[in-house]
Amino acid sequence: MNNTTLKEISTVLGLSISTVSRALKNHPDIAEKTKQRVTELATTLDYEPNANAIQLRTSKSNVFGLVVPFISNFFYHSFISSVEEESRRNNYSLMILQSGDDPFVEITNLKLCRQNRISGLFACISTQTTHVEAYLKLKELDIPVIFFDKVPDVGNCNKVCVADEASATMAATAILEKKKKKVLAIFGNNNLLITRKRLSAFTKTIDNKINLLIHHANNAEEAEALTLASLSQNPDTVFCMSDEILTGAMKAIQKSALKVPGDISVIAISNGFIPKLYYPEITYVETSGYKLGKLAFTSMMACLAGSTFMHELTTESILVEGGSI
Amino acid sequence: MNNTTLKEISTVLGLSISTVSRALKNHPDIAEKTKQRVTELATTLDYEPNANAIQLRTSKSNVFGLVVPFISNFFYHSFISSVEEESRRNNYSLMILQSGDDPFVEITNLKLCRQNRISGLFACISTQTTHVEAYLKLKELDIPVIFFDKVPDVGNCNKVCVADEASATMAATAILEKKKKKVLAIFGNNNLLITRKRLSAFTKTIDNKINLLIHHANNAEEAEALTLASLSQNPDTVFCMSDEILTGAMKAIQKSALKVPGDISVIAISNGFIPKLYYPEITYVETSGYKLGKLAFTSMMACLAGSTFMHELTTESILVEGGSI
DNA sequence: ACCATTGTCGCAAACGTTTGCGGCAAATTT
DNA sequence: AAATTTGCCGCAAACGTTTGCGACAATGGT
Repeated sequence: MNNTTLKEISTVLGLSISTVSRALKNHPDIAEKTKQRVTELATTLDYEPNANAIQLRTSKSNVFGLVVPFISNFFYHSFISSVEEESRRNNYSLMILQSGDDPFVEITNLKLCRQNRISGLFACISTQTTHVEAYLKLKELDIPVIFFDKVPDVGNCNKVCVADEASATMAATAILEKKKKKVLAIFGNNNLLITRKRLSAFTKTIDNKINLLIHHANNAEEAEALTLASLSQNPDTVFCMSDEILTGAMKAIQKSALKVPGDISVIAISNGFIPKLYYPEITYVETSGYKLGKLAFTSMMACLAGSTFMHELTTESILVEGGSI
Repeated sequence: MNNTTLKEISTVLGLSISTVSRALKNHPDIAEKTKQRVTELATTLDYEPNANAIQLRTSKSNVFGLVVPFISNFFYHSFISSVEEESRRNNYSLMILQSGDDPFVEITNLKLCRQNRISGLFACISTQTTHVEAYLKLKELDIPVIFFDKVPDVGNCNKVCVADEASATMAATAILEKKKKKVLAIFGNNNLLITRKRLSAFTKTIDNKINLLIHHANNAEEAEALTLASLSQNPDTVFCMSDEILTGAMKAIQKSALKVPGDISVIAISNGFIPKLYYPEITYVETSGYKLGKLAFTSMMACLAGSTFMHELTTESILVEGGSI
């Protein structure tokens, strides 16, 4: 069976297509009785407008694109969930694409977005993205692009980020206040801007006041091995830059049968899900993907409303006490 | 700036629109030289076909819908990720909608799918879905619907599921083989088919051979409280029907400072992510969202290829030893 | 020299909407 | 009674494609 069209409704009712169209949109030109007849038949026939035809006619697609390296990630999860929620509420659909951190796939995904004539794009670039041009092309076409989390290192773009420096500073401050003496600090890949930001703010706050062991890990396994190896130096605290690192570190701590916070303290920067899996819950500085999603969305709506002002926004972070320090 | 169209290319080259269209699709009617000129100009002009116009003309949208209660969920994550991967590989896009377990939103999402004239739908129904009619309407429109995970309790639909009975049986068997004597078994909401399936298979396999404490929990907090309360009865093993329940149970075990598996054994049915967070890693029966996604996709492609045969498929489960039992 | 074939290309309709404009009858004002 | 306004509706073009069909020239075969 085929979908009902305006034409079908119009022929059944002996009206013109335009009258039916206007009746369904409650246009003042149409008589009340006619509107009633039309809407009635439309519902019994289960009429649903063809979004493609509408976009073709109006060149308004009401679809947002969202490109991201991986969907399966604690942080992106909540971000996506948040954006999806807002989109639906504002009558937009979401097209979600993942690149798998492959620049070639990333390009393909952008093509797909363009082919679907998206109204706007939320983008988190892959680790090795050098080709920002494909994104800039969208801007040429007057399609707003909101970069989030991992943003390109060039100016003149809209960016929303979690407060990297502030978060790291907050964690470092908490460590100092607790009078810790020797901290094992594990950071991520140093190629990422996010890592460098957090690292510099963290070390700057610690400021050589206490002993600092700094390491970099690319994934949970590396973080676990690293923690295990460093435990011989008897740090009294472990700081983890991210959730993934935290899972690795905790694995090592459990393996070594150390008590938290008795034997060793733990503090992390996190989205909030992982820290609550342990007992005692891990104290963490929250960088909420959910909040970031909301921020990105309002930023997008501002662009669509005509704001050409480029902005860089950050969400506020808060310290969530869990009892691990 | 506007997007390039076939018409623009055609006027620049002094050709007709149809010739340009055919040239870009490598139609045999068109001379090689012409094809070259066209493709060349198309790339310099960054031509991207308008997907909406194509859908309108061909009534083929190449977009799949995917509706799910929540995106932020261990299991759905990997499922979505898997489907997205396959979709892209086969030149389809994915429209992902979440219902928040709200039947009203669920209906709205289905409307959205219909408006976008999706080629097929992957659906996981919300907990209280009673209105399967909206889904059946899609079938009337010859749009294939593949239900996954939480499937409706009616026949004549395509369903792909993890092997609920087999998984529960496998876990129960493992418990029996380890000569355990007293098992605390925590299941989810009994309204869900998935719960009832797992529960009946589990109890059937245990078959009163050993002591069984059965409880139901709707979320992690309930699971934690429940475990904490039941510990006084000294079970030697905890079985968790799902990841969410596992996180609650583990919280209680850590809180009680019990050693795994020395003081108490743990076994679960899981997607695999959560069990690996602990040390020792939790032994679990794997129900892979990734595999289920692949299965769902092949099922979808079969439908699109014309298969009208309704099927119920299940993925195989495997026991992953972790050292917690 | 003629006819048939082959190689290239354009015409025009169609997909389902939206919307400016104009038409016509009834109602209202002069 | 004539002129104007108002209420209601239809015509037709346009959005960007695809595709059956026909047109025309060049080529080949007799």
